[in-house]
Amino acid sequence: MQRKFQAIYDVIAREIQAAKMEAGQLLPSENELSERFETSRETVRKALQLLSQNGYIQKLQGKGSVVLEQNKLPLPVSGLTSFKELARSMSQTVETQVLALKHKLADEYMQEVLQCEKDTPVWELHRLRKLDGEAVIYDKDLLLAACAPALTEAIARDSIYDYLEQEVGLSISYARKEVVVEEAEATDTEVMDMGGYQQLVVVRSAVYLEDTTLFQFTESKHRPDKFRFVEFARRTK
Amino acid sequence: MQRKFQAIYDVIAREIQAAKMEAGQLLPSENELSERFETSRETVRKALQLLSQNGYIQKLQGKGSVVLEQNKLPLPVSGLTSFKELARSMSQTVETQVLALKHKLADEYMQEVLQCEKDTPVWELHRLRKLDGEAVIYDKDLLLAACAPALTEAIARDSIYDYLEQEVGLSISYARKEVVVEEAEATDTEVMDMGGYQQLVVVRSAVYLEDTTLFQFTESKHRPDKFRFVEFARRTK
DNA sequence: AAGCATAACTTGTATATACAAGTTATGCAA
DNA sequence: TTGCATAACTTGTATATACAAGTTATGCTT
Repeated sequence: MQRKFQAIYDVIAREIQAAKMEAGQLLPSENELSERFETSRETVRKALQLLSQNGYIQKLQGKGSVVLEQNKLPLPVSGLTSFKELARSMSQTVETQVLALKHKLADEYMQEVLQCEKDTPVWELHRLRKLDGEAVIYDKDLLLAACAPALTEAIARDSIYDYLEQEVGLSISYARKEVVVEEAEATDTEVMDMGGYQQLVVVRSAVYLEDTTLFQFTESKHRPDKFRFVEFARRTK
Repeated sequence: MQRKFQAIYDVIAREIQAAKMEAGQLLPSENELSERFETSRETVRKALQLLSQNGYIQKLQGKGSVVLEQNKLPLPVSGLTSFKELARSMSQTVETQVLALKHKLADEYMQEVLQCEKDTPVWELHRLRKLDGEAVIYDKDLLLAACAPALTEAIARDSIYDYLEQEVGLSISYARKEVVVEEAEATDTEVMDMGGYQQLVVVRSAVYLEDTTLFQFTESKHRPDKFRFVEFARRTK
């Protein structure tokens, strides 16, 4: 048996997104749902917990599960959404330009950020993201070559995550991110359309696989006026 | 019985933070833990799930739960951490100056951001945050007065959340946040030490109670060089 | 010695039961 | 009519059991 609670989550999440369930309404009770999906109450509860975590519902003891209003502008930098998904909901025309894709051996900087041995084979990937013709995002990736043997420019232009998860069979699991504002460097201003700005929003992230190996380090620089980060956060008591 | 799994979570989280458990090590198995804490395996699993969500451990089917490396610099804007907690780990000297605390009736702008009726009583609160003597954060809060009857300057200087949760008995539950970079306005440059910057990082957040009522809207403006946002994010498949 | 099946672990999922705790509507009593 | 106890719902927590699925070490077979 594989993930009945996941299937229930998908069904209800889809219904909420399709606005079949209006915001403010109560979901059917856990007992009713367990009958409808022909499963136990605990399995339904697992699905509801996921929905709650992702901001679809709010559970109220004694009352039920309230459907929350969905963000009109779902701009997800949160979670681990990739640029491909991000771009889709953001802009009219999107273009990715691969500036560099090189196989290298880890120098000191790469060693540190990827926490690997010296001379470990890595991919160095530089990409320029154009929204509506303007080069406003500059991504620099470092990836463990061992995890991504046959990386090509075509893949880098499309989606690395799709390739890794579907072709290579890797499971990306979690990431640590940092968002800061920094002065633009000469190399940035050479390739980006700066639009008069001197600073850039820099998102640095370390991405880990299921087995906790750090396999990717990304530095993503955004022109300030094109940067937006939205988040749904639950209070941890 | 109240939250045995929470107690187990607290114990293990504390152990990891105190570095009694080293990063990379395996936790005792779920069966061992359930014996140690004299409880069932399911209860242990709930505690481990929380630990996993919050970035303390990574679960590996067939192997066990690996302790993850804790962030050396745990700068939490993520979640719903309040400024008071944030400041503690960030800077040497921290000072909050209350610029304004007024009881008002909702105008059109307040109506919209708080999603309330016209003329609903609200608190308008302006605070200036000084780190090491520099005024680098400017917070503007709007709160439903019905939820915070006796707000005072002293409370605003200390912690509103402590007051609301401990005195009034409210339960803050979740929030939607947005982070963008905007041009500083005249009112900003008047009160803040801009340090030559023209832009500000603006964090807007809508905070909700357990019963899903929106009760607070905050606009927090940060001088770019003093802003940092870190996050632990799990991939949702 | 090398390779492979297997046993003995680990976590993941699904089920059933019991009771606690919070909400709401019912209906009786004053 | 008003007020209050209560019954009938809701979700929250804890327990026990069973089996699936992944990992690792053991030991036998070749």
